Amino acid sequence: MGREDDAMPDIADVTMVDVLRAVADPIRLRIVQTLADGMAHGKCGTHWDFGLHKSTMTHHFRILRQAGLTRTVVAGRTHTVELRRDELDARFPGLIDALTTTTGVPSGGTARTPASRSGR
Amino acid sequence: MGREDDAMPDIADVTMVDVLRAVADPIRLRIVQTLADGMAHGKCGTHWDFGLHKSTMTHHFRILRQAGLTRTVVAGRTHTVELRRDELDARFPGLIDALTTTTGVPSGGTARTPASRSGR
DNA sequence: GCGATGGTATGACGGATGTCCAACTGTAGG
DNA sequence: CCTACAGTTGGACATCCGTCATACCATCGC
Repeated sequence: MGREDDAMPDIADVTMVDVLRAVADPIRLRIVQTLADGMAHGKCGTHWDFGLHKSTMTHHFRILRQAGLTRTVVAGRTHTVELRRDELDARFPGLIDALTTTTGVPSGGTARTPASRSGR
Repeated sequence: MGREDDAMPDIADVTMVDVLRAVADPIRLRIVQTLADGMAHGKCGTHWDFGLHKSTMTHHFRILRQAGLTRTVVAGRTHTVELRRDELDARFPGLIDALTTTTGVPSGGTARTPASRSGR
């Protein structure tokens, strides 16, 4: 079954809602924030230790790719992922910046008790 | 009964994922973009003509309020909604700006909806 | 060739989400 | 007082989403 969905979409076909939906998940937001350093990161579970299954990570990476956020490069048996920064910045100015600005997370330190509000 | 969830949350308790999830919907994104003019808008279906039921609009407005994005003011028999711009800008610098920046929508963009509900 | 490793495909499952409908509350007007 | 209007509430329903588990494919090293 030809999986055409698998291909990385043209940035012009990506809507803001597509991007927001992809990023509206704790795991995927973290991935994007990490990827924002501009470097390529492997998909290996070693670097992405979320305590999730391999297949679940594959799922998240696919969502990000289909939403036009990332680009996957296959190098032998290992795959690497990187943000489509330039295209994204051109299409949605300031979005990636806003997403990766850590100012929005005061709980970065131990200032506030994290487990207080039991995320729905 | 007294749904505590109904109250507008303290901006410090709002996470970026909360905001993104609220905004990762075509209807709610449009609402936020419209609200971004800084003025208060009524909840009346007259101005928000999405072809949705009243109760569905109530649902979306509640999501936005619970996510800390909006503030609701009751004036007699009509309710008005406004963006919590200042607080949002302080907590998530550049986010609202990025969300409301229209890139000119090159190809297709929002034209992708044939008015079908199609979505969940 | 063969086993180990990195990643994908497929299917199942519980929970969340968007939508509608009908009934309800409360305010404004005559 | 009684009707019209603005919105909310609660339930029903179909779909979607995140997670896991197992099986599968491709590449590297020997």
